[in-house]
Amino acid sequence: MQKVLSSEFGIDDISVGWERPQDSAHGDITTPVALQISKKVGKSPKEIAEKIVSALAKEKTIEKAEIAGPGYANIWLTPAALVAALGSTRQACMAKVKSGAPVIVEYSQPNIAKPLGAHHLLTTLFGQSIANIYEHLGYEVIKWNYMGDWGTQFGKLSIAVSKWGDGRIASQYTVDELLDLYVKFHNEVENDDTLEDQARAVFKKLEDGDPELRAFWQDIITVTKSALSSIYEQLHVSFDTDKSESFYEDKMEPILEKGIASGVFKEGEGGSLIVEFPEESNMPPYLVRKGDGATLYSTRDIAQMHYRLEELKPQEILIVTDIAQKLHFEQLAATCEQLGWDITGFDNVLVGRMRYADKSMSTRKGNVLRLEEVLTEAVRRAEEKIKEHGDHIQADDPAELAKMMGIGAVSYGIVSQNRKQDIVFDWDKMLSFEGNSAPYLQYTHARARSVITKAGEVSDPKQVESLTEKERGLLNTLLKFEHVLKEARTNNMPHILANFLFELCQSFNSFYNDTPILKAEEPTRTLRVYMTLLTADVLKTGAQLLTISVPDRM
RNA sequence: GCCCCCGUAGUUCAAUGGAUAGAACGGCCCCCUCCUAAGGGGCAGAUGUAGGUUCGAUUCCUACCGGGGGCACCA
Repeated sequence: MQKVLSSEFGIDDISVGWERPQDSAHGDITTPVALQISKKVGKSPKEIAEKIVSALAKEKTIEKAEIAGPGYANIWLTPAALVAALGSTRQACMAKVKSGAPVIVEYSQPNIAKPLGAHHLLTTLFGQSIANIYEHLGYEVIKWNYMGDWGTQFGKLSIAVSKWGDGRIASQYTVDELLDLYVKFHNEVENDDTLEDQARAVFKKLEDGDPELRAFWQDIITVTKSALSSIYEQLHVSFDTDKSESFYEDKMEPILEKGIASGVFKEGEGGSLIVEFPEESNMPPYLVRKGDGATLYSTRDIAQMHYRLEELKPQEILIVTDIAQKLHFEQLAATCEQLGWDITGFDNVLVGRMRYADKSMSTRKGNVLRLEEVLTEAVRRAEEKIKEHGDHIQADDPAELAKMMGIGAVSYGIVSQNRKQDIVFDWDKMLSFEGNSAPYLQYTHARARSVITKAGEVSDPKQVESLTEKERGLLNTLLKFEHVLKEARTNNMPHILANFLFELCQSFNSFYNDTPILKAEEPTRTLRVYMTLLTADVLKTGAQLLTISVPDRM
């Protein structure tokens, strides 16, 4: 191909992009290269495509090559070539051996003393999926839950517990009760505007090492962590580390001193410390230390960046956060650059925000929808759905299936969407069990597994003379898998994988619906069973990367 | 006020600058003597407005309109 371009048109500097067309009428693979170089060589796209096609038609793996539309070269491969290519799809189902410098993926970021809300699903599930995909492709991944366990909120909470609590010690409160107290604090601020200042003072005391406050703080952390772990387990979310804000407590001062010395950190209003950016950056100053000398999240993020760069030498640092934090991370990146650090591997992976009808999902206002409640409702609805199906159910354990379907539906609703999109929370949408949904994937997998069980032994595919339209369609879809995984990783976009899995289900179900598999004649039967097995494998692998489990029977 | 993100069928979402803008849900109509009908097939239905760049724009640029977010002592 490259040779044809070079000898015929003297083009050496363009890489030929082969694509898999969306529509099977356009062949197995296609390229618009003739359109792209047309102007450069001064010939019509059709003329160029003509040369390409006639050169390609001689290849023995090519069944047919033709020009279509304004100048596409469309290629149909031979059945033998298509079937032979399935080996790479099979390989893509297996996790590669890990190597290279680590990739840090930071996500979820819950706040201590608050339960997870529905809005945490975005960063938690996208982060986990991205981390899973990296790991599958052979990257050494550090899954990092950076918890908000430091800051003025502890001052607020301490005041709230002593003012409005019922005298219990901190470790005896539930996370929900702590949240109520936190909300109460913010309501009371309207009556007493000194509360905020009091909270800041209490946090300063904690930061200065007050033993009583330290014990209080430790209790709250313990309570919160145990509540979190049950939810993460249900969501198939796990972490390698949860080094949190407090971990950087003693790592900030040296950096601040250095930065002051080098002039990056300057004095701001009221004795605070700020970083300034050039006019053209359009960024406001970045506050790195408060007037009272206490640190902020920005200070800890700077210390964290330093720690990660120095101690872990990662090739990438992906911080998954919602878009409201974009400016903060741009300021952070610019600050690190001013400090002379190399942050080329750093990327703030943005996700949209979740809104709930017209209310804001702010924890401070107390109208947060708790994630636990969402998951419970999801499983309840799945149980109802299973009951509707009555005798048709083949699942060995309906309760287990309900969990898989319910939680899967929630997760799929998130990860199947472009992460940058805002999500408006809606029960019916979130808990969809039909069409483009987790249960559709799960059902398709169970269907494929069922065929395989009945088929007995599955052997390698035999060569066939010709392929039906449905067979060719399914083959081509299966062949996309490897490329889809790479695309999902390079763009940090798990929905690319989700969309592909949905497409595979459609392709398989369409094939299944009017193509006999077990009753087919040899060698066709062997090929069809093999394709069914591969479909099941790809679905299971892909779904798991997206945190979703699939059953063998349902 | 300044800055950032988003506007695609009735609804929720897709579409590395490429072919006739794909799905799902909802609506209407078909398909179980056949490997699971939680499925398959069909019909109707969309790029906010006005310009620009390009052989070609949902995609890139400009303005406007509409929605969301951010802008130093919260994270």
